[in-house]
Amino acid sequence: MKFKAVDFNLEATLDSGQVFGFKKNAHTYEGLIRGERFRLRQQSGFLFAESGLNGGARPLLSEYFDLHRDITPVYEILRSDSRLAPTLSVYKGMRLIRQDPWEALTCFIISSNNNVKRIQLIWQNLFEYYAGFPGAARIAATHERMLRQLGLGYRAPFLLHSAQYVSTNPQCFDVIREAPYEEARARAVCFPGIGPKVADCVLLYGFQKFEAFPVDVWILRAMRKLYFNNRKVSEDRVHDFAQKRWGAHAGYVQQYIFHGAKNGVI
DNA sequence: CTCCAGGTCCAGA
DNA sequence: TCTGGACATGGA
Repeated sequence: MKFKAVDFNLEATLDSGQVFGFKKNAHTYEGLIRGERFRLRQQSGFLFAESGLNGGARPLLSEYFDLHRDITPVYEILRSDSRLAPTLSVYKGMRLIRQDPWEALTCFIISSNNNVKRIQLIWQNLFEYYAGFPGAARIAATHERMLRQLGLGYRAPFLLHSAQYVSTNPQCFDVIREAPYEEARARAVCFPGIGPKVADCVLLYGFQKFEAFPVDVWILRAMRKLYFNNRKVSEDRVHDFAQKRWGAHAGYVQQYIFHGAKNGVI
């Protein structure tokens, strides 16, 4: 099926390091969305989607890619700031993906001190070993050494213990979902292997807390250059700065800065 | 062979 | 509170 995806940029969305389970060849992406396998391609304003679904595909994609959201306020922020404007002209239509919270948590525990290539490799290893992306219960029932064999390295106990916590406290994600951003963040950093940066990724990608502003090395470098005259500043200060400056749109702004910084656009 | 990658944890000042 | 090192792994 195909439909006109208004104000949507598939490539920027899937190439901006939000998800790690998609495979790309040429301009076609193949991956799982809510457990369903999809082949996606965007051409001349149309989104082409092949899947086992028929009529159900469109609402599913709209939900997953956050297409119903009016992001013109984000555009206004980017347009009116000459430091960020280039990201808008290149990535306009980039969306924040609404990921499964547990998958986001898993992937971003794995992401720490790691590179994208290897994060994707580990994602594939997990997917193949468990015949599908493993939920918390599956991970919790695994021995640490198996996670190490799958490439998790020293992060194996982090993921294992987080999985044990989540599967023995099934309500904890609901608590985070209902909590305001600050409280949700405070709860998230209590998970083993989750610090301030990973917490913000999980809250942003898994729980749609759009105030979240993950400060990784790329964001730190870009923010220092753009707003702090290349002065040395802490992650906490940058985080605080972004919160005050962009408020409820900080998460979306972060995605444009991050993708732009990685690709030398800003 | 050494270095580094979407950080986090821990210990010591 | 803030800073420096260790940490598994595989690709460059």
